[in-house]
Amino acid sequence: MANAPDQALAVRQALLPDQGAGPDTVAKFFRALGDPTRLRLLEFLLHAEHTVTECVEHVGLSQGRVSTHLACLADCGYVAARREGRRAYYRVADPRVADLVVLAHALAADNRAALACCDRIDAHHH
Amino acid sequence: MANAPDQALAVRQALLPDQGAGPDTVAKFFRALGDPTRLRLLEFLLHAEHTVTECVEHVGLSQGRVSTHLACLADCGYVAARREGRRAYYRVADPRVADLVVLAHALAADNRAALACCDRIDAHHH
DNA sequence: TGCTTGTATTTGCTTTGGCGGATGTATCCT
DNA sequence: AGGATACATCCGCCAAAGCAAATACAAGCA
Repeated sequence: MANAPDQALAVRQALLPDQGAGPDTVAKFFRALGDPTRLRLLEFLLHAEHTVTECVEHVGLSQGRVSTHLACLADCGYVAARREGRRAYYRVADPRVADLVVLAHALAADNRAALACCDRIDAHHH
Repeated sequence: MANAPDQALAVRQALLPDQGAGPDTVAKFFRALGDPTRLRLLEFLLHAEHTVTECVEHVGLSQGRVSTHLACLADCGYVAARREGRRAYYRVADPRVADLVVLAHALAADNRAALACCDRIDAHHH
């Protein structure tokens, strides 16, 4: 990845006000992956394109919920839909999405013990 | 960054079951950055180390709330605290955190129009 | 024209989690 | 010691957002 000065520069440029996306927008972007169901769907789609029905079978939730989750991921730019007859095929929209997920997995794995104990943000308990 | 085959490999390795962090853990990790206040705090700390009081002044929320947010970021491995007398200095814990934030900013900026319209996940309006 | 299949949206309910304000705890100063 | 400062935690309150079930829409087939 980038060396130290390049990284500091990239941080400064990315966080410049009045350009790019503000904290509220980026937080919303992160929040889309903050739900276990949506993250599972995105990871499912990282391997291959899938229809809504296939996604429903994969995560085991109601069709309506899965459809909404996929629409949310699409709104946020993670995935894109391709219509063919009455089916909708969803796929990952940008190769950088894989980079983001892989990087987060690496960081989360290095800290999973502390993460598991953090009850300030608790996962849903279905 | 990585070329196509390397990326596909990295995705497969990162998402292998029974190793690394599961979807629930990674979702919790993302959820930590899904709040505008926490994201603003993290970006504040990307520039330099700061005390809790400095963070309170920066985001303009109650001291208790900011303290909890910082503790949450620390639990998730984004930041680390250094105690000195009665002050607590927080700093970013891992250089990869900057990569993650910069990457998310780039992706969010490229899709900010659609993101703004997505009312399936709406920011708090305090 | 119906009937079935595949998606999207609406409705009502419930939990997560952000917020301020109050309170606890530790450190420094006089 | 007593008071001030810096930080952490606790407690209600309430909006955001998850869920299933029902319904609406659209495309293919009889």
